[in-house]
Amino acid sequence: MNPFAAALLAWFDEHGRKDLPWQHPRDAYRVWLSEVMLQQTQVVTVIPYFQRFVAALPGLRDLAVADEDTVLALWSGLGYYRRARFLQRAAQICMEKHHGELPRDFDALADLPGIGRSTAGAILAQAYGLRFPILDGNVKRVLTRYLGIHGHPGQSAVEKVLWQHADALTPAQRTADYTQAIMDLGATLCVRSKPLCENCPLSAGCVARRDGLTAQLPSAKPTKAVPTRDTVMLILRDAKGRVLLERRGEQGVWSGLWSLPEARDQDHAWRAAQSFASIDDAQALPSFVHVFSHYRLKVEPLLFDGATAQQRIADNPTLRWCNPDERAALGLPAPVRTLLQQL
DNA sequence: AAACCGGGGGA
DNA sequence: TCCCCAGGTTT
Repeated sequence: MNPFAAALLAWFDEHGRKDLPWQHPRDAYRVWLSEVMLQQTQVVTVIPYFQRFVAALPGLRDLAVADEDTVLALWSGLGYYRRARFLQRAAQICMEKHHGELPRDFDALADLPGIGRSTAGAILAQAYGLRFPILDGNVKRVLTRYLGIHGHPGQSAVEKVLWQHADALTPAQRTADYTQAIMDLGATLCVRSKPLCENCPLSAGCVARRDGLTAQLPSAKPTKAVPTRDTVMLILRDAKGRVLLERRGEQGVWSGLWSLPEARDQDHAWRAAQSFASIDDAQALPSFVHVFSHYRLKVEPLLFDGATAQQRIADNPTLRWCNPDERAALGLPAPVRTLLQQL
C-alpha cells in the first residue's frame, strides 16, 4: 500500500469517525442518502436530518413510493430541494430498472439523477468496498496541498489531474475506511483556513506544509475579467432643484429601483433629455466606475440644469420629479444616491 | 461581501 | 467540453 494511504488509515484507526449514523448499519441506500445530504451541508448538520429521513423512509422502496411532499418535508431546511427530487426519481428508476436496489455498476450508478462521478465512487467504496476514488471538496483540498497542485480545482485541467492522483492513491484494501479517512481529514484537520498541520499524519510529506503554501492552496477561483459597459446618466434638474427619476424595469440590475434616465452615448443623451424637458445646456460631470459581480459599469453623468418639465411626465408612472426629501424615501441604487448627494 | 460546493444543463 | 447556477453556511 502506498505511504499516503497507509498513514491516513493509521490516523483513521485512532481518530477517524466510526460512529456516524450511516455507518451503522451501512447499506447502499443509507450511504447514498448521506452522500447527497453531505454534498451541500456539514456532518453535524446532516446527522439529525439523516436520522429523521431514514426513520420515515428506511429503504429505497419507501422513498420511491412516498409522496413528493413527504420527501420535501423531510428535506426542508437543507436547501437545494432539486436534489431531493433527484433522489426520489433515482429511487423510482432503481425500482423499475435495477430490481429495487442501487446498482453496483459504476456507469449505471452515475446515470442516475443526482449521482455524478464522485458520489458514485463514494457509494461503491463505502457500501461495497469496491476500489473507486472520490473527489469532493475535502479531497481536493487535501490533494492540492499534499501534492502542491496549483490552479483552481474547478478548472477542468486541474480537476483532471486531481482525479488521476485520487485514483492512484486509493488503496485496494480497506477502501471504505480510506474514503472516510480522507474526507474526515479534510473536514477536521486540513480545513480551508488555519489547518491543524501539527496534528496531521501527512505533514511530513506535504508540499504545501514544506513550502509554506497552505494559505495559497487550493488556489482561489480566478477572478474572471469582467466586461465593462458604458452608460450616460442624465441628471435633469429644474429650477426648484428637483431631479427627474425613472423607475427601472423588472429585468436586469437594480430592478424596480428609482434611478436616473440613461442613454448609451452623449448623442442619445441629448435627444432623450429633450424629450423629457426643455433643455439648453449640459455639463459633463466626472465619470466613475461601479463594480458588479459580473460586470463593471462606467458611468458618465451629464447634468442638464434649468430644465423645464414637459407636462406629460406628470401622467407617467415610471417618471417623477423628486426633491432631495422625496428621494430619501425611495429605493435608489447606491451609486446613484451618492452621485446626487454630490451635486 | 464573497467563497464554497457536486451535479445538471445550456452555450 | 466549458461554464454557470443553486441556496444556505462559513469566513
